[in-house]
Amino acid sequence: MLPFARRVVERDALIVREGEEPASCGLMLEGCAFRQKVVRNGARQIISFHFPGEFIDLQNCLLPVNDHGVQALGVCTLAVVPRNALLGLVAQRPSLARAMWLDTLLEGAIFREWVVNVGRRNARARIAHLLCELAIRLDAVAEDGKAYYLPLTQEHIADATGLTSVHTNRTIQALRRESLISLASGRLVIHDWNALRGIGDFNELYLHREIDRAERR
Amino acid sequence: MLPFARRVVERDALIVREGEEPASCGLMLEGCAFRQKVVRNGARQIISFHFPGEFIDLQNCLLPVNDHGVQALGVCTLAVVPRNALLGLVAQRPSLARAMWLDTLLEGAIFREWVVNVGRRNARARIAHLLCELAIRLDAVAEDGKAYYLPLTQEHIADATGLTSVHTNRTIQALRRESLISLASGRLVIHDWNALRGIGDFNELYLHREIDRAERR
DNA sequence: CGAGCATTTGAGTCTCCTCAACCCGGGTGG
DNA sequence: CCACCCGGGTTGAGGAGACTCAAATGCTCG
Repeated sequence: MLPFARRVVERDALIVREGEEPASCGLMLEGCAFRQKVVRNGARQIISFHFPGEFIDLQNCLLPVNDHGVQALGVCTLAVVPRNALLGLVAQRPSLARAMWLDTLLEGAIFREWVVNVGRRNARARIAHLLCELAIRLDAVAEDGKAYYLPLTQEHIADATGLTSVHTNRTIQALRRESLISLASGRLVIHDWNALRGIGDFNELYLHREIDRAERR
Repeated sequence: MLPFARRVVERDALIVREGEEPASCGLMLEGCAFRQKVVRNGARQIISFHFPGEFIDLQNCLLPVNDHGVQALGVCTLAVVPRNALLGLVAQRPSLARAMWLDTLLEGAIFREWVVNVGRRNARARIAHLLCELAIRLDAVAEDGKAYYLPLTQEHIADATGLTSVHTNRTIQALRRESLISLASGRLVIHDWNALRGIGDFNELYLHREIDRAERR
């Protein structure tokens, strides 16, 4: 009932380009992506990460121009839905409209926490917080010693936390030295969840996992 | 058709408390407010400002718990709508559902820009950017020499930009010294819009004013 | 006219940045 | 099969922007 095209994008491809007019909207099937904005001096800020099952650009349905870009992390597969098809369906089914709204609200909650993270925490806490968030979002359960496959370079982490890659590197080394995490070649292991959570001042309330799980069927 | 109560809140009152369960949702009629989160060491991050005509906590309709607080700036008047009433109406009127979704998307666009602002700009640019955004949102037109009434202290500006109030003070003084702005006792005058815009790396695209104006009837 | 808050100033410090070089592992081509 | 190359990670030294702490000044309101 909802027409969609399967689209495979290659590593590091731009899925949504800043400044262009959107015609469709993508749901991530496999792989990961991130949103970014570039400032005048060329620095990049990563604004969010997206994993399978999430819409990566729901704003494209209602906003006339992309105010930021979306880039693939590794190869990924998308379900691309024409915006008019999605809007038509949303207009007919109130429950779907509500689900879209909710999705956008949940996304907004994460953005708010990111403003706090880059605005009011030091490098160590920012990185710890990011790793905690990703661990929770990747499978909603975080147990000590569990490995998460994260196709991020240290440069991605730096751009997501508002730091330089050099300082990010040194900060990650400190976390490793203290046996809190292992992070290498796309694999993250959190050895001491409670400690990392404490360092990152992490409180998962903003992720609203309960409602998220319940409403997404 | 939509039941609401008029509520006047006093200066600096907490309108929404972090951690509590929301029962209603407020539309700002007069005055201003801001959203905030507090981190463990006690520092505060302001996440957004809200002006008359805007919903200050639309997320309260669908999320089960407040993940942040909302505080009044000066005295303000709200239209308080019970969440069930609003949700009921939204379920019946697709156009309203779409308007709520759009409002949330626009808010998300601002959050994204704020992540960039605190993450990748220096103090001077952060403050200039914030002042540009507020000027545009306050009346959508920015002409040199126009005065805006902004009930913000330097501490509010500091908490919105992720700086300390001391450094904010020195940075504002520099902007004043260069005759770019006047900012005192709740009154902002931008003497050189283009210069301030340049310093703040400000591009109003993310505010999506066209659609905003068009759809809000 | 005093109280209380906001703003301003100074001095010293530290976190994080810049620049530059080097290392390492994996993939590629000769 | 080895040399090379390239992207990512690591290291060092030096500098700068922003922070901390503390005190003084100025404004506004009762």
